Amino acid sequence: MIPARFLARPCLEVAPSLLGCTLLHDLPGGRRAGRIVEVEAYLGDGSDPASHSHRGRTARNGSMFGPPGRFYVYRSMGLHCCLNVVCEPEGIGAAVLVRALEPLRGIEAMRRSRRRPDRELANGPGKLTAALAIRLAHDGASVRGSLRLVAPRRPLRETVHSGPRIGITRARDLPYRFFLADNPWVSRSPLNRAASPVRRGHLPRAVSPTRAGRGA
DNA sequence: CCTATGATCATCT
DNA sequence: GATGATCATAGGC
Repeated sequence: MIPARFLARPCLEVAPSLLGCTLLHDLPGGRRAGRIVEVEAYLGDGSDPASHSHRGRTARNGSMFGPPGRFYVYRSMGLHCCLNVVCEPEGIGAAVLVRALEPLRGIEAMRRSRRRPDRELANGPGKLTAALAIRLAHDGASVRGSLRLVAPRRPLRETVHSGPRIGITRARDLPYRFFLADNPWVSRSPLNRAASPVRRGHLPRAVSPTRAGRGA
């Protein structure tokens, strides 16, 4: 399991450390589980205008400001649900968006929920919530409930890349998306090319869009 | 391979 | 009334 004190750390440290963790959901019909291969950090210190918490606490984002160790689930574009892991101490609106999973268990059930090729069962934030039957009702739930986070048994062997977050209009220069390099379950995006390796123990630096494009 | 667009609705201006 | 941490589909190269 994931201790709350592990999630109480800075969001930019928590986000890459969630890679390799297992997200599992026990349902009456059986267990569905996947390995986290892609995440995005959304900060709560006022420096991140793309974060839902940036303009203060509202009815929707209340879970972001709650204690670490819970989920923040919201409805995106009127259609889909997206799952976040709340981090940092209570009162700070920070969370990590889970963007893609490698399906591990309950794959037949995921196929019934998604009706797409296996490669597309969970390679997006709205796709993985459908695949694992995650609903808005999970907003504010503990990360140790029927839906829970499990730490990896062994340290990651893969290289972690960081780059621009996907689908946002503000703060496009902040490289707060983290994913496992060359992993086939990561969502497919042209922005993957703009990513670069993150050395263990090093946090990503903000890079202006013009310089990022030239690899300077 | 890539980019463009409609669906759909809670939230915020 | 406009916006948006998305998805599936359609069409161009």
